Amino acid sequence: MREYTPGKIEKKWQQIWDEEEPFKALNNSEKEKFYALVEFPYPSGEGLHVGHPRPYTALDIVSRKRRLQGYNVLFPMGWDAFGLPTENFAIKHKIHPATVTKNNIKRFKAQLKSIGFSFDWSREINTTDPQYYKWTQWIFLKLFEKGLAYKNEMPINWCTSCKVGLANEEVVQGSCERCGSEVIRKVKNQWMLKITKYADRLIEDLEDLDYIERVKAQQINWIGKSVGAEIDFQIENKDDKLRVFTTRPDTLFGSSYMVISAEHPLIEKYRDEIENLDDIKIYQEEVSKKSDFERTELSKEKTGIEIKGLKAINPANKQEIPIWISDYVLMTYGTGAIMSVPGHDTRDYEFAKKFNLPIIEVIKGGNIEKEAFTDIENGTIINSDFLDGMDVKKGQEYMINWLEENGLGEKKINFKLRDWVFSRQRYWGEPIPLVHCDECGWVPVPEEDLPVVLPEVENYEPTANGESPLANITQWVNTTCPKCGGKAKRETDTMPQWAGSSWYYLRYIDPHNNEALASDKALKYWMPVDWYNGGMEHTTLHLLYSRFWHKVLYDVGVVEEKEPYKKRTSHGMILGDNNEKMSKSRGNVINPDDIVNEYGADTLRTYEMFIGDFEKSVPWSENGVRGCRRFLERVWKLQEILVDGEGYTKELESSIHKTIKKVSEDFEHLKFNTGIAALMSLSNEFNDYGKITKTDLKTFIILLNPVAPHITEEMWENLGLKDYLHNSIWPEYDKEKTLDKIINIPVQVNGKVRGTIEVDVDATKEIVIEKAKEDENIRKFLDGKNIIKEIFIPGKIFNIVVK
RNA sequence: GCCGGUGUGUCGGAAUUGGCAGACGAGACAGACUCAAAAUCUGUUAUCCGUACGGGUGUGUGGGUUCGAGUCCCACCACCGGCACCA
Repeated sequence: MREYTPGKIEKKWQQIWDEEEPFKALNNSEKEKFYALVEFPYPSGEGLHVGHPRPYTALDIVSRKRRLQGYNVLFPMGWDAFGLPTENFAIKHKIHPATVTKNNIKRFKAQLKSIGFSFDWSREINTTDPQYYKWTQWIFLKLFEKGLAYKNEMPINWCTSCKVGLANEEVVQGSCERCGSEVIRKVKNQWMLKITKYADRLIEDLEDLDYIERVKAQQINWIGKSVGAEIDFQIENKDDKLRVFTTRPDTLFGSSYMVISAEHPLIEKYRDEIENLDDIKIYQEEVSKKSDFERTELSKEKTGIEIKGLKAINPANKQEIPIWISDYVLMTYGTGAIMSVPGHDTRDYEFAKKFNLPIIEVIKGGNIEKEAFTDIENGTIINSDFLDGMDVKKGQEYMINWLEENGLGEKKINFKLRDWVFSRQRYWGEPIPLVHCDECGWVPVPEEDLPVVLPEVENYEPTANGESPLANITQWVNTTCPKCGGKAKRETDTMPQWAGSSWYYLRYIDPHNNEALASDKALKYWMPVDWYNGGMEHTTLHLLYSRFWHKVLYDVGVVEEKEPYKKRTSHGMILGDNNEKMSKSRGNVINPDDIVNEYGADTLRTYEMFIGDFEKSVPWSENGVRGCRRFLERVWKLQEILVDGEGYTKELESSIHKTIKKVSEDFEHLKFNTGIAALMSLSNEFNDYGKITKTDLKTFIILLNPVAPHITEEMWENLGLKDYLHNSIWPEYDKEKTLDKIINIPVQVNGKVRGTIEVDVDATKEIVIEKAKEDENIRKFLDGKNIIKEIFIPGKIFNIVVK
């Protein structure tokens, strides 16, 4: 038998797969479909990282297994290629971003192919292809038609380094998610998408989905629904009312002052009545100088100032209360004003203590001398007239009713989620397909004129004044209004990186369709995605955005399913061997090419799946890689102990069936590590036994094939079997045969194992007792004691309780 | 502070969901082969007492339920991730 040479074998099979395309998914098939999806990469200049193959291998295993089980599997790949790094690279090296993208894709593709993924390459997509972004623009027009895209002058997050506006989701701790530079507030006229309109549905529809818990929790958290009431406080001697949002209407009687945000319009409106306007101006100035980051960071001490000359009336008890300004009240949430209940809110308590404001106890149960009592489960309402004696929940309902009946307020639900800032002042993105006409306003480019192709430019540099580089190309900008035919200008902002990836799973279904983003028939057959695996970092970005777009497409009637992804799982990160995140600066980056060259793709795949719990991050270990290579070498050597003739080995029958069961189940439940461990154990058993039949070896290599497709395909060929392994059938296990006939039952005395006895699997209690008492060591613990109880769990354990 | 998760040998990690804790792999140690090394093969490897048969202890900490707890309940500690003056 010749040596195991992955270098040769792997190239050979990759070439066969390239030529014969066995992993092509069919759009007209009688078979049951299975749509497996992994996040398509951003083709960066750095090439593939060892982190990429982890999720790809996982779903490749599932896909390969499902094909062997007779499914029509769609497992596609593509490129999320618009975005800043490419543009920056292009600027620096004076190469067109399209060229940079093309080169990077070429490299990525070669790397992915060298690992032997069973992607259907005939469906490869690229978000920067005009034939692709034609449909991204088409979807934008739908959003626009439905009033879900609007242009608004508003303060946005501005990255000082990228010179681009960012969505809230792209700001991490006051810094740019991408480059880490400071993010400041800048007022700009921006295209916005009304994701907030879908907030409720984005939470509610999570319920029926098979998403891992932490994904659901993070999305719910991010959307931040809170149920409460809006209440009007009359401003004394004025017509105006000051409206607040509260989640605790039950504590209204305890509200002893109000706080409004420093940007609240009330201040400007009543400037002439305010006695201390100068001091307030100074305070406002201080607040505006702080970045959002500082505002939250410097949260230790509360600051604020009372508005002298204005008072409000608490609508419950008609008390006159003061109005304060403080930066802990945000203009961007609720109504920008709160009723302060220091007795039962921690922040209000701090504020009241600092400025010596009255603290009224309205819920009994805590000690408000010491701290705010915020428990909503335990506590009884007091000092609140008609609410007295109720618990918090009942008080809330009662109060909302009372407010509504008296026209003082109403039930209200608020969300933390903000609308999606959708404009980017950059070149390398999808042009927003709108035209501005002085007569007609914003006019959509007619569908038949799509795509609006990104023009060639000399210079991609972002402009200092924050305008898109496209604005300088006058011949592109100046156009005619599709509506009135008059002079008009194109929108020069482009879409954010997240646009193309918000619907890509739909394009894979019918990637070459020119009439629609995908045909109805194909959509009906393939949707929804059965299993989508991706990074946790996309939970509140891509995953949320694409669910939103899908719901819009559902409302428009393009898709029939409310949700795009039936199941969502997430992989852990691969860390450097020093247990730190892999990065160039730490010098602990592993290049998958090196592993493929030195050990082979099958080893890389086996290792990445065997390395540990798929959902947890785990350090890289070169020794672990070697261990997996050793395993594959041993598998290869099984060919040396192959015996002639058909038939299986009776002695190992139960092990084989147990392994089929274990592997089949584990590969479906992200437990690749234990599935592979089971295969290792079985191969050890064959080795110990010293012989393997053709039938058994065939079963074994089919089970291993999804993990290590090249070596198993080669061994299949060596066995002289017909056709290819990838056209064979996944083995089924016989439940009867997974059960052992003779088993070892541990015998405990007072819960401690004192011996094991060998009995038939269906042995009765009596037989077990008798056998147990024959055991010398067990008897030692029984002698001179009274047996109080005997617990016998058939097939599991026998426990004798003595005294 | 809130939400989610995780704590098991030297390391990565197993444990049919309440039934022999440490599968599988790595590492280490010993042996075989070799002039030698690597590779390969064999054995040992939670810990303590014991030559051994065997026994004690042991799954972050403290308590509880149970014939029996890594697994269930209560309280706490540590770490990781997300959100955070969100009213």
